[in-house]
Amino acid sequence: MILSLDTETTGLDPWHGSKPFLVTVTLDSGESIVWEWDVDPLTREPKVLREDLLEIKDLIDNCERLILQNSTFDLKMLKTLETEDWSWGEWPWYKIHDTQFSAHMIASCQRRDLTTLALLELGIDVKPFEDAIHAATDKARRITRSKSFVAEQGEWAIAKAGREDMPSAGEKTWKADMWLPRCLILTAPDYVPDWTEGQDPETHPWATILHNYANGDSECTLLIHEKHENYLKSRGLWKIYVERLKILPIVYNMKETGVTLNKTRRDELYGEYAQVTEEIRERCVRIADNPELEDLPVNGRSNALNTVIFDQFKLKSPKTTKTGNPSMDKEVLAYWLDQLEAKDKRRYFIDGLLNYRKRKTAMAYIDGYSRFWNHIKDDWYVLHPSLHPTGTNTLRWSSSNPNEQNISKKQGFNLRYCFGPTPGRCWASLDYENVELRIPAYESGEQELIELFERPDDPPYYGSVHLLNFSTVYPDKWEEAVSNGGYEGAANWIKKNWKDSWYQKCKNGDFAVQYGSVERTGSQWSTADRAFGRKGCQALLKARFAKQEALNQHWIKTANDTGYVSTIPDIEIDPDHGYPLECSKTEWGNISPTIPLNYHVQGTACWVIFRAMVKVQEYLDSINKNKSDDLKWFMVMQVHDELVIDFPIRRGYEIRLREIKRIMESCGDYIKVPLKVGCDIHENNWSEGRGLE
DNA sequence: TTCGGTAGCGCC
DNA sequence: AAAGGGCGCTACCGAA
Repeated sequence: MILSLDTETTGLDPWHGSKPFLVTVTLDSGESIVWEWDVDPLTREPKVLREDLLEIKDLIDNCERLILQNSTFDLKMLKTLETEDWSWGEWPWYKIHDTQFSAHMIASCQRRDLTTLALLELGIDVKPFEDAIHAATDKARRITRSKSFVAEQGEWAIAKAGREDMPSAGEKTWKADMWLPRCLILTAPDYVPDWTEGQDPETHPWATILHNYANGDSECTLLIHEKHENYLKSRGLWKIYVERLKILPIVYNMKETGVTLNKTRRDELYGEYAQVTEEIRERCVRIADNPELEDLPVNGRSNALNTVIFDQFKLKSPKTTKTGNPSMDKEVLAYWLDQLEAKDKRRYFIDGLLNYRKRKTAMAYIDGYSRFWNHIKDDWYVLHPSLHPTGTNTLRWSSSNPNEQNISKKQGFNLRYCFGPTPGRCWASLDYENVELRIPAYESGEQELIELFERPDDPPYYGSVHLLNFSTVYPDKWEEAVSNGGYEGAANWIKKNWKDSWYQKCKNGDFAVQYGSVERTGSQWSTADRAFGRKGCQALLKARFAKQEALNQHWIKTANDTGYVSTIPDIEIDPDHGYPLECSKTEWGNISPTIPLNYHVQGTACWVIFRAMVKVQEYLDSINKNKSDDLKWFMVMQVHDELVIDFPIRRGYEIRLREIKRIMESCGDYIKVPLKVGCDIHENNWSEGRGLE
């Protein structure tokens, strides 16, 4: 028996009280079942019946295959229904399938929500149902908020931003209240406009509106899965899909374990930023002396700020925003700082704005952390960010509520200081060094780069791609450095004398190239050349690394012919196929030449870390066997090319870290690219560490 | 009140 | 035609 399952929930925050109030399954026999539980409007608690759970568990236990859409979400939601004396048991990962994973393999740029998939794969348009529920829910929400209703029924626990039990509430808040129409018609039918006196509330459309719609969700999931399976098998991609599913239990457990942070350190940073920003705000408002500007916008723009900067200060932006408006981002502010006289009051204002924004951004992030955290003990808290392995066009994951992938490590704003191991434990972060540079270098056989990676201790570049590029794009500067510092000392001389000037420019240019800057001819500057601070730099790089450029052209051609690129095939999984990545299109319908190599490399790098995570988890499982939680090793974060491990401090832990490092490096073998992994140990917090010897 | 667009900024 | 890849979050603004 094949089974698909879907839930409707009272929110997106299973760690803060959101629970399923409706479960629907569809069997491959065609039969569908819906269980809907009434929700207490004062507490948002669904009144779940044990006998229903037993029925659902029985189906899950006895099916051969369990199909879900975004499986780790639904499974975690079901898990919240466990009680002290009842549990689902271990989830049967070996039989779980996920339509988001198959959808990503088929068309990684397409939306993967159920509505889109149903329309695309089945031609079923569920939008009208959704709209009907949206309308009913909104109406019901409005009714329960009305003064007369509150006076009679009390304040119902409607979803809204600011509620502690639903920190993610905001934009699509109504979705968390889909239980409401039924609840309202059953509890207080006389408030529902089209209900007539004496009518059985169960016969009103609101009583069954969700029931009817939810039913379709599990039906669609089952049919979509069938279609996807046929498609992937016909393309010879099934093996890769099945391999990818191995990440599901890992994602589930990472979300469950979460990331720990310390309130004292959080308060320390926040207090400091709050004080400084207040001082800056007062000063800037005073300098501007414009009745329109009463406050500084946190980021982005306000009309008042536009007036002050452009009309009053008469500043001209050297750069435009995406839509062609004059830009006012940090680069532009830095440019104005450079242009204006030291004593110009406008300069004080710009300087203030720059510093204000940095701190306000940090404060906004910190606010998010404390909104989502759960208390552990003392001043320790834990976050459970939502992780989405299919959240991007490539194989990168996305992370949200809150995002754990953009935690600042900037000097002076290092929010990683808040994060770290709880007492008695330790963190290690292991990252693939230069992985997105190594992949194209080895794949294309770019000898000079390969030698650089193979002999990281040799002069004159000492393994640094930036320095090798430096010698290419600024030959004159390089010569100057060699004549001053010698062949062996040029690298140090550059870092000592040009750290913030030419060396920094070179690094900026390198990243622009790595992220796909396109060489320009004529009077145009390429993005990379602008970053390098000189015209023609990118052309010099291209000439020196011709094989990589050939690789670039190969993937551009492939993308233009097929719409896809693929990752380097994994010789252990399928030597004939890589993971297919659909290339995004511009608004004119073509594939920008910046895309293909980027997707290929980014995707391959993430394929490697995915393989590594599976292997590392197997190793951790062997360590953790029969251990209590406080003695276990956990994988707690993945930041694209970096893994963070949270483990107990016990003698000899370095040996295990070295083994994890070895496992991660060994995954380069599958794509025939030798990889190096660095390991930092964080005994106190994520911002301070020492290298593993 | 809600919602989408815009801008800006953090990470790799 | 024109090209710096991939994300998520917050604030601001103006239209529905």
